[in-house]
Amino acid sequence: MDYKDTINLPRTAFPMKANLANREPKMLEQWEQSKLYERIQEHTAGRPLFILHDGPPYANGDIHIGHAVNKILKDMVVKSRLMAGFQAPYVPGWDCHGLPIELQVEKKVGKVGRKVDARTFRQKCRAYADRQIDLQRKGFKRLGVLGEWDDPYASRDFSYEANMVRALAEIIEGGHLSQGVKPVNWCFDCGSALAEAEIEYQDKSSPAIDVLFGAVNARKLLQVFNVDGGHDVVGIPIWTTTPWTLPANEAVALNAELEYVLVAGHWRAKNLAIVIAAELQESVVERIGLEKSELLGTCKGAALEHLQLRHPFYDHQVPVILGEHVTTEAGTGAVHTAPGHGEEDFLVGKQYDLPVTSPVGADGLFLPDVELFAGMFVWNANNDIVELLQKNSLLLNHESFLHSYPHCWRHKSPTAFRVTPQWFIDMEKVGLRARALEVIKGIRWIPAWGEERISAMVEGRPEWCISRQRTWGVPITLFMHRQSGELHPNTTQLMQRSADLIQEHGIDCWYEDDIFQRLGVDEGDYEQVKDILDVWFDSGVSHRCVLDERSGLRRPADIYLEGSDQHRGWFQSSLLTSVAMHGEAPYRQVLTHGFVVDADGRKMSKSLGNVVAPQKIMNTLGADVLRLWVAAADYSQEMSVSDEILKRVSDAYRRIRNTARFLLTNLNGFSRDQCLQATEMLPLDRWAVDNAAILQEDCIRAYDNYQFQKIYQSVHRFCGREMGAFYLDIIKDRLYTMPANSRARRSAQTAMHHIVEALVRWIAPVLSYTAEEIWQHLDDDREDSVFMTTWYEGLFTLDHPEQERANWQLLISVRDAVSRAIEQLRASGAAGSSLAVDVTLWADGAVADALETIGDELRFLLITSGATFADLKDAPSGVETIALADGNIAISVLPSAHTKCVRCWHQREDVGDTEDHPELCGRCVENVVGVGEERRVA
RNA sequence: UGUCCGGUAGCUCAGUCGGUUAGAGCUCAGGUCUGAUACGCCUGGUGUCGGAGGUUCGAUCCCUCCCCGGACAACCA
Repeated sequence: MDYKDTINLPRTAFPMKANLANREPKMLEQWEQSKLYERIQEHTAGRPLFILHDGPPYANGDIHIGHAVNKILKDMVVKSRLMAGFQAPYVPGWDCHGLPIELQVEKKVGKVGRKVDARTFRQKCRAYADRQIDLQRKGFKRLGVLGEWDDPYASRDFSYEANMVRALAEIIEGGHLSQGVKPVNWCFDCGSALAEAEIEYQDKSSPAIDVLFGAVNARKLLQVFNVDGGHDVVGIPIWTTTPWTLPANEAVALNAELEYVLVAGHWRAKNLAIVIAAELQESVVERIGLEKSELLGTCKGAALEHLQLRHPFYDHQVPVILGEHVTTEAGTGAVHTAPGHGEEDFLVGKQYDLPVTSPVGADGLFLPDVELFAGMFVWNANNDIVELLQKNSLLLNHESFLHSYPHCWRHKSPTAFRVTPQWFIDMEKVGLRARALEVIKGIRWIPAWGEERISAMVEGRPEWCISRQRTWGVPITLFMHRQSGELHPNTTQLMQRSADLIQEHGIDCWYEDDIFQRLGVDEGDYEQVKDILDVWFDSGVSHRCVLDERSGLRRPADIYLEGSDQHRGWFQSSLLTSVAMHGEAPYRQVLTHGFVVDADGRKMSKSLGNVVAPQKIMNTLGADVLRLWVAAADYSQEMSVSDEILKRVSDAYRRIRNTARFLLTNLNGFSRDQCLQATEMLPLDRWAVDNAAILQEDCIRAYDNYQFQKIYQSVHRFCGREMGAFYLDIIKDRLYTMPANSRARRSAQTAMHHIVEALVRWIAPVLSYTAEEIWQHLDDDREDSVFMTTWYEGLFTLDHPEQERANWQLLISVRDAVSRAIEQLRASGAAGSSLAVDVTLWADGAVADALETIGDELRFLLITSGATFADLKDAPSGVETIALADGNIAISVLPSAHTKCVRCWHQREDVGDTEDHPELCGRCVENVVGVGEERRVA
C-alpha cells in the first residue's frame, strides 16, 4: 500500500527560485498601480511622525552604486519606522542648478553670450535637469524605494526657487549677509569667472624676473643682521613670472621659520646688500650675477616682519609679511604679494589687513586710473614693466621661463586671478559660528565621530561665499545704490516681491528689462545684482523650501542621512542656514555612511575598471540582494562590493527565502483561527516562538538604532541555526506524519504561523520585494501589503524563561554531542541517515534533569529511531564521558536492528505488528487509522 | 601635505574597560538524505588580530612610528 496520501506533504506556490530580476519589476508595477505609497500615508495618518528628509542628489547622470546605497539606507530607515508604528513620509528631491548641468548644456548649445542668450540657456538647463530626474527616478524606484515619486521636490521648481529667495531674505533680516571681495579665476576672453573644472593646464613661456625691493630704512634692515652701512642699495629681491601683477603689489612675504642671509656684492658698479633665503643663496647670486659676494649675517624670516620696502615703481611703501606658503623651491625665498591677483596672497593679505588692489578690468585692460599702464592689456604690460624696472635699476635678472600655467579650456588663453565683489554669509557678525557649534552638541550623530568632524569644520571654515558669476541658478535679488554701494533700504520687502514673481514666472523674470519697473526701483540710483546663489545654498535651504512648505512634513526633521562627505556639504550648509534663520538645527539626528569601494578597498573609478553598476546587480541577482548587501555591510566605513561578496549575500538571501518557503509550505491550508493558545502548545513549539520573540526584541532595538547589519546577521543565523538546523528539522516528523488536525501538528503550525508572521515583517524594510511576495502567499484576510502593518504582536515568551531556555540549551548541546557521535558511525559506513541509528545516553546533573523533561520523545528531538537514557553511574566502562555546560553525558550510538517503517522512516521494533498494515510502525498505524498519537514535548 | 575614519579567518562581521587554546555565520572540503530537492541535515579545517618598536608580569586590545585604503581640504554635488 502507498501511504504517501496519508502524509501531509508540504505544498506552496511560493517558488524556491527567486528569479528576482523578473519578479521585482512586476511587484513594483503592482505597488505603483495600487498607489501603495499614498495609501500608506492615508492609512498611517494620525500616527506620530517620523521625518527623514531627503538630501537631493544632483540631477546628472545615471544612478551609481553610491546613490543606491544612500537611497536603500534611507528606505530601510523609513520602512522600519513605518513598521514601528510611525507615519513616515518620504519625499525624494533633486538638486538641479549649478555648474555640472551648465557644462553639459554648454557642450550641446554653446556658451552663454556667444551662441545662446542666457534665457534660452536656462531653459535648456531646466529641460536637461528634467530629463535627468526622470532617468534617476526610474533607477531609484527600481531599488524598491517607496516614496512620493509622483510629486518629488526639485530645486528647479518655481516655488523652490522662490522660497530660496525668501530664505535668503530671512537670513539677511537676521543680519548675516556681508559684502566683500574675493579672487577668482578669470578668463579675459570670456570676460567672466571660471570654475575649477573649466581650467586646464598648459605650458606657457613667461618672463621670470628678479626684482629688488629697496628698504625704506636701510639701517634698520642691516641692524637685524648686526651689520653697519656702506652699501649703495639695501633690500630684498623677489622673483616672479607675472610682472604685470606688480602694480598690485602690496607686500613681500617671507617664511617665518626659514633662515635668511644678508649677502653683499658688486652688481652693475654698485654695492648691493640683499636678503635671500639661505638655501637659495648660491643660485640667486649666480643668477643675478652678484660679484665678490660675501655673507654678512643670517636671521629667521620672522625677524624681518613689518620692515618697510619701497615699491619698485610707485611712490608706495609695502611691508614685509610672513606666510607659510613661502618656500625655497624656486625664486629668492621672498614672494611678491598682490592680494588682488592670487588666492594665497589674498588670504595672507587679509591677515595683515593689506589693501586689495585690483587694477585690472574684466577685459584684461588696466583701469583708467592706473598710473603708467592705464588701458594696457596685462600680457602686453609685461614688457613695459620689465623696461621700467630696468630703467629704475631694480631688475636684477630677466629670463624666459617655461611652466605649466592655467588656461581657459574654451579659449586656450591664459587665465588670471582677479578680485571681484562677492556676497558672504558672515560667520561672526551675529554669532553664527558660535551658535552653530552650540547647536551641534544637541544633535545625535551616527556614528558619534561625526560630531567632532563637523565641529572642527564649522570652527575652521571661513565665511561662506554664496555668490557665483554664473547663469544656471537662483539670482541674489538685491539692489545696490550706484554711488554708495549700500543695499536698497527696502531690501527684504523687495526680495519678497521678487520671490513672488519668481514663484509665478521662474528665475528668468529677474533678468527681464522691466524688473526695475515691476519692483518700483529707480534704475538711475540703483544697480541690480546679477550674481546667482552657490548651489550649496540651494540644497542648504531645503528645510525652508520643503520641510516648512509641504503639508505632512515638519522642521526639524528627525534625521538627515547622507555620505560622510556631507559633513562639509549638505549637513553643514543646512545647519548654517537653519541656525541663521531660526537659531536651531534643521535635524535631530544625522546618520552618515561611507563610500563604496572594491574588494581591495579601492574607490571605484572608470580608470581602474572596478565600477560595479547597481543596474547590473538588479538585472541579475535582483534589487533585494543589493539591498541585503547594504544591510550586511558596515555602513559607517567604506563598503566593499565584489562578485564574491555579492555571491555570499545571494547565499544568505536564499537561506532566508527558503526558510520562509518552508514555513509557507507547511502552513498550506492553515488559517490563523486554527492557532492554539500558548498553553495548549507543545513545549518545543513554545520554545520556538520564545526564540522568535527574543529575536524580535533584538531586531526592533537594532532598527531603532539603524543597525541593519545586526538584523542581517541575527535573522540569517536564526533561519540557519535555530530554525533550519534545529527546530524545523525536528518538527518535520510531526508535520508530515501526524493527522492534519492533530494537536501536536497544529501546535507546530501555530508556532510556524507566528514565526512567519514575525519574520516577514522583520525582513520587510530590507528585503522589501521578497517580504511582499511572502505576504501575498500568506493565507487569511489581511492588508494587501506588508507595509500596511506594524511589527507582529502575536509572539510570546516562556513562562519561566531563564529556566526553560537553559533547559533547552542543554538539550541542544546533547543533540550536538549525539550528532558528532552519529557522524563517527556514519564515517565507518555503518549508518547513513540519523534515523538509521538507536542512541543510548547516560547523564548526570542538570543534563539528566533536562532529559527527564523530554522522556521518551527524545528520539524525535535527536531525529533517531530510538533514544533512551539512564543514569551516568550505569554507563558501561567503554563509553567516553563528555562534559557539557551543566552536567556530563556518555553516548552510545548503534545501527538500529529494526525494520524501517515505510511511512515515517523510523526503524522500530513494532513495525509489522499490525496485520492490516504490515509495513507500518505502531504510531503510524495510530496516525493513519486511529485517533492519532500523543505528543507531550516535541 | 594636513585633519578625520579604518585595516580581526577566502567573504561579511563579533570581540577583548589588557589575562588561560581569538569567536559567529557564510564559503570551502568530506559525508548524508531524497517528503524544503538547483533544497535540507551532519562533521571538519582555516587566522604571525596591517607592520615595527615601546609600556606591562602579560597587548589583537594602551602609546609612538611606519605601511595600506578611504573621506574632507570653496565657484565641485
